[in-house]
Amino acid sequence: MAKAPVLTPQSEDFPRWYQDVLNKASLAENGPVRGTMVIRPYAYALWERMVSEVDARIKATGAENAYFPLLIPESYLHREAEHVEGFSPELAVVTHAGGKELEEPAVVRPTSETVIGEYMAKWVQSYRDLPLLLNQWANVVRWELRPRLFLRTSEFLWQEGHTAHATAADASSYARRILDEVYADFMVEVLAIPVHTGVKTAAERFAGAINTLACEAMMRDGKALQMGTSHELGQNFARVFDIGFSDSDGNQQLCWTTSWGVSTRMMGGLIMAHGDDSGLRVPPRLAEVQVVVMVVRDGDDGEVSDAARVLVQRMADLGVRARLDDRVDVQFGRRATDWELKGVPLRVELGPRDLAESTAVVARRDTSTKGPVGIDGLAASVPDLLDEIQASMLADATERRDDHTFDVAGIEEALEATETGFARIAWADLGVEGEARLASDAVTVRCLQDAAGGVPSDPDAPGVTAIVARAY
RNA sequence: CGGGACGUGGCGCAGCCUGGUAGCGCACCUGCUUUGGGAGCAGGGGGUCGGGAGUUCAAAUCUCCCCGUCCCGACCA
Repeated sequence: MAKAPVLTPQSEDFPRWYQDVLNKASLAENGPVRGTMVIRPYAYALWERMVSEVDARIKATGAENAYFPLLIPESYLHREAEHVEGFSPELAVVTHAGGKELEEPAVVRPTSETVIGEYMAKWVQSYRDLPLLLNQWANVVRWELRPRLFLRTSEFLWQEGHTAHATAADASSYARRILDEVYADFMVEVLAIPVHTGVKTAAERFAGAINTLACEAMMRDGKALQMGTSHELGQNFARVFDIGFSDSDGNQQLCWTTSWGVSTRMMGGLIMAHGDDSGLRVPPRLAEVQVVVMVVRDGDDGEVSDAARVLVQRMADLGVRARLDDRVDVQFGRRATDWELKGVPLRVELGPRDLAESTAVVARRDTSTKGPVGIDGLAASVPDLLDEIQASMLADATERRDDHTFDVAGIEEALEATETGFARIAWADLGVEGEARLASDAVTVRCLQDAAGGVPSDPDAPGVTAIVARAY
């Protein structure tokens, strides 16, 4: 029997669809204070998986985790002119505590360059102390005018890396390494989301940075989402926080610093890059639940449940994150729909009829296809099948993005192309004036790329392309 | 913060124009029948109608102010 769609179709109203997914899949809701967010268990489990994957990659680059305070003396923010200017509109400031007014107000960190800079200055004395590679997992607060769950909330969770280096070249290559080996690798390999890596224009640069690198992804509505950034801060922060060292010749020198981060915004990216009209689609490598084994219904002796349990155990033995769903008191259709909403990559349906034929029905979430499979070899085939789903999701997302990317020659064409996707235009043709012109129509330069599609060494060199789009 | 739309049980809505102090669908609870794609029947619980002030014998309904949500702009991970 035909049922009303569970979610507002994407084609009808994408923002509404997004809201529906958050609600129906029990992912997140608004907190009581405007702009704040409650992350529900299933979504938080996905975030924890992101954290562990990203954290491992960060550590592989040599950085170590530390923790710095939530509250920062307001004066710290004022030391770097562009930095304050960039952040002051969105600062939350604590002026009273312990029942009285504070001598110096404390800002709730919007990012931690300033406190960390203060401590780096203490810890770095010699070139032997460099590079100093720090990272922290924390919450930050940036008061937002237009909050949207996961994409733009006043408080969000993230990782912020802060490093100090002896030379500009070392800082630059490290910032680049984070972008490629940590962020892009994670997004492509785990999230199955293709990203453009490139450099930001001066207009889009981080407050206080000399260079900002970014990973940009396309959502299913053709809009862009910045999924991660890595900044070269030059000596701006080193200068104001006095992060210096003695080089091997005994000369006093100033450090070169970087900072880089990814946040809970990636959850929004995951939802909007892969989700379809049936709900979320989670790539297997990220999925907290990779396979759900559903007992369709059970016989009197419980043999279907027993067989399902055996399947789950076999999969678990192979390292698959498998879960049993034996809530036979809940309608099958309801449970199936619910797992689809939650985007579990693979569903195995087992009922008396299957068991009698020694088969089970295997349903793929990514392709919405299903069919019977012999029960004996099933568990053993799952790891490969999950790999196939992972690859297929990335291929799909890449194809979708490329189909919605257009090479254009002028502003008018760019505006038209960005109605449905990305436009690529020669940076030399667009220029700062063109960028401003596009901005008046809410279209921005997402990043600049060299001819090979990589981060350009010189943004103003010939052959550099601007990827422009509407963005979240 | 500028423009637009909207706030009515958990969610989605009707009622408002033409004031008479709430109703529908889903969800929830109980029972029975069901269970291979969001079940059926019967019974039941839950709402100071976003908040405040005003008009009135009487306000979800009319007036004013505030708050919030969503969309479109200015800013950002």
